[in-house]
Amino acid sequence: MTDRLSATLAALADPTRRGLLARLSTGDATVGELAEPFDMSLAAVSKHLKVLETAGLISQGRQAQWRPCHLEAEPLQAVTEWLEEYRRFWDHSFKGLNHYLTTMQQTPPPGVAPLPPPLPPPPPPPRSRR
Amino acid sequence: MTDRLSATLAALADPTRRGLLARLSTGDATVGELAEPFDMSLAAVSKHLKVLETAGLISQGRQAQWRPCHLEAEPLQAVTEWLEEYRRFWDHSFKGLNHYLTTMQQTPPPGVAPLPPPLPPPPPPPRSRR
DNA sequence: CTTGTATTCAACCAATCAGTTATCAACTAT
DNA sequence: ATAGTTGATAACTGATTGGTTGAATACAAG
Repeated sequence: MTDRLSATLAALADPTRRGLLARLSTGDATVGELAEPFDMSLAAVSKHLKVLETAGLISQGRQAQWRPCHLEAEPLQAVTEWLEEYRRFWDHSFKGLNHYLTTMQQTPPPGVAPLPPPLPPPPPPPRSRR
Repeated sequence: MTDRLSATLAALADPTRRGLLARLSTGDATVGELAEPFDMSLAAVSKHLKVLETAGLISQGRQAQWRPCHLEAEPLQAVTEWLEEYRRFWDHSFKGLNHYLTTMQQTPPPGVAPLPPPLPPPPPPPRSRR
């Protein structure tokens, strides 16, 4: 899970952490404030925040013994951009529809593949054996 | 991780699985075809595919001994919709900007929070002690 | 300097994950 | 029936995760 996108998605794949982000979307907050609605120890929330910070989804400042957290949306934008490559699969009124219909033929779409470079001409599920 | 959105995001938080989706975005493929570019056992890929299927991101058909996989984009759309709530944090030309500036004051934005209902009036990081 | 408050760190634990190999199941072809 | 091929399943393993408690750190106020 070394890449940035994976780190972001993994960080988001937890309801507690998404809850923290939701709270932060209303404004900065301290760790204690963030932890208050959750039924878990403060240390647990602190660890969740660290995950979010390592993913670049939040930043933490300093103000005496408080560490106000701030939402950083850039990784979310990256996720959105990645998803955009798949938009055509559900959005029939996709703005670039014509463009993709005429060009997507040779562009093997999204590029988040880790090592699938030598994609052989995908023969449709074979029909007869041998 | 019981909720659907978490399952989707967790499934996406792996480069191998995103690679599989990327391949499937070019058209349906069998398990063997999907596994070919990856440097891991077929069983491992099969397990990744099961994760994707449980997340609703793919479906698997039947054709003799082959199980052609098909991309199902609906969960991706759900992720996009969730992300849309945060768009205003990076997109300054957000179309609904005015709307949100005048209404977002009382709407505590995104709703993926798991249990943060009784959000107390977040006092800004306190200044003096006691 | 001591106390109180906010937060992190360390050690631990159970559960889950990502991979392996080996076996099983389904199907085709001979 | 037998053999070959595609794929899933089972059992195992080491690493990671999400939580705990308890000690440590950082700071402000007396």
